[in-house]
Amino acid sequence: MPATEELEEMLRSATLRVTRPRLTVLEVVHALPHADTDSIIAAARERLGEVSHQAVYDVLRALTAAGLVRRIQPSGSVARYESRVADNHHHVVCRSCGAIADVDCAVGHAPCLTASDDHGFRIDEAEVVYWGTCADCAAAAPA
Amino acid sequence: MPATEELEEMLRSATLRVTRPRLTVLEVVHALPHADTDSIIAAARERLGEVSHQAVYDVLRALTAAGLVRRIQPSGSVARYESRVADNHHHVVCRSCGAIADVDCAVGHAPCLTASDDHGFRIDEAEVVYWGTCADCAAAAPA
DNA sequence: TCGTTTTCTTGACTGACTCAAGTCAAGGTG
DNA sequence: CACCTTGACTTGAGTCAGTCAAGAAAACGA
Repeated sequence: MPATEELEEMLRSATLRVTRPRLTVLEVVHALPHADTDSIIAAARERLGEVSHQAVYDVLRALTAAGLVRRIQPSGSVARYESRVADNHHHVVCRSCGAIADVDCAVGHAPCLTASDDHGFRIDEAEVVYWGTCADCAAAAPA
Repeated sequence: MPATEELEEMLRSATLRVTRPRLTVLEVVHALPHADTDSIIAAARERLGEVSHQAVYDVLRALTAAGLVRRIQPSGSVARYESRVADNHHHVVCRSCGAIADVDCAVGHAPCLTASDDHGFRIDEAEVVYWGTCADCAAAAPA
């Protein structure tokens, strides 16, 4: 978890103005990996008092565009954000409760896989989502 | 593209009643791979006259649950459906126009990749989405 | 300190999808 | 073959994540 000064520096180096909502949202994304937008809004309000949901949406979009956070959205889930960027890691998602965990990429840089036939597409990233059942759900409902 | 009798047989073998909306939706999904729900509703109405959107949603869910069609939903896209099931193939998606093409899986059965660390999850499928630019968009906006 | 420009607030809106209640028809039963 | 049960379809309202737009506020360079 980077210090506030480091977060400020991240914003500045992306030529984004440093504002309390931005610092707070960036901090929240670092503190709560894979949080959905609602959780981020709630956590930001705990730290800031009132913040409009619109501001949080704008900030998340700006941070995503600047490459400071990454947006992920497995099928059937709302958008989630994480602070690990630039290491091309992947995710494992629980079909039952939606829990998400990180999985390191064996290759480490995108695209880590090559398609058997690219259909003329210029491919720049291979996104991998592992689907399964998390330990808790497996224990709660054994096969 | 299977004949109507084959489609009927697919429904029956999944213990689903054979109705005109179901046959039509199943036929549409075979005819228009990767179509979104709106296109499927429109195409079904062309063939049937009126069908409620609710019926189409219900049918798509029933067919998905029965394993006759597969629902895919890349980030930033609405739900799409395809008729290729059980061969564990993957997709390549254009970041610019959203076009989707099939990519055969080198392994052919799920899960075709193993995670470096499964965090206690019982993994049953590895979904791969290749992101890039399709030939048309690459030609329209050259780097 | 001032002015420009970006960001934030407020509030209305959109669109994909779901829920619920009632009607209808597929296909098994007698 | 007629009936009945159960699952499927219609209609219409509702939900929820996310977007749009206009004006107020604040960052930061000059």
